[in-house]
Amino acid sequence: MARAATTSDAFNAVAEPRRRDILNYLATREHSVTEIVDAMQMEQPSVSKHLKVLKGVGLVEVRREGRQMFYKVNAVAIRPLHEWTSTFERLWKHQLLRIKERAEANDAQKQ
Amino acid sequence: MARAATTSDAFNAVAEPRRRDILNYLATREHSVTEIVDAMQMEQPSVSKHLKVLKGVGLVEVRREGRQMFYKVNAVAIRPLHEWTSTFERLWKHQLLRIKERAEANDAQKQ
DNA sequence: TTGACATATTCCTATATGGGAATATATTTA
DNA sequence: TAAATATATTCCCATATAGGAATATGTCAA
Repeated sequence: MARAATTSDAFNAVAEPRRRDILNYLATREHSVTEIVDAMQMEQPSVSKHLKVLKGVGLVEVRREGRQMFYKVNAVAIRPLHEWTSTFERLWKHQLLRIKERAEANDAQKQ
Repeated sequence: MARAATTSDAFNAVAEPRRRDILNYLATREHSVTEIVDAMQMEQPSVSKHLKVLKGVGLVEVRREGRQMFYKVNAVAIRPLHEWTSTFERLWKHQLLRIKERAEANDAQKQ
């Protein structure tokens, strides 16, 4: 078996940095493909392909207006990633607290 | 160019479902490879390979004890994913609020 | 030292990728 | 209808998988 398809879920889709760039760009408001191409400095076919993947997992939605296609983020599709990472939030907070405590203990000793 | 390496960053590493399974399993406490193999019902070489990827991006840490290797989650490495997804939190909350409002307006009309 | 146990690595292969280049499709305008 | 604009698709290819099978490495115990 090879790697899971990029279109298999949101996790795989956002693994590609350029697709995260696109999602970041679309976070403020919808944009046409040409606008994305200009902003991302990517080839138009690449952008279209990335958008297809994002659309495949429901991370973006499209609207046609004449010959333009306007893409916007479908934020709820990002929620599963957020929820999964949240599982570990308690752990890293605890981890960071201990790092801080250790640093302070170090400082106190130097006084 | 092909897809970015699984070891290129945490995003790519956690795209694989089995690796998320392993991280979930390690969330409570550290475990030996054999324990992971038993719990995940995967072949030992597969587990070792997945652990290597996770270690490569700093998502797990290892400790040797005799012939056993104990792996544990390094939660702070998951933080970047959490932070990135948080960027969109405001958006999906807004989105869900509007869905709720629409549902309530619908209910009111039915009364 | 030898065998047993725990884990890691190597080799193999089918598969999907992302980018580049070229082209196709859809829509508007002249 | 033809040209122009906007976007999508196809073809090609180097590359990196994930799993299976076999084997190597490391550590302990007898």
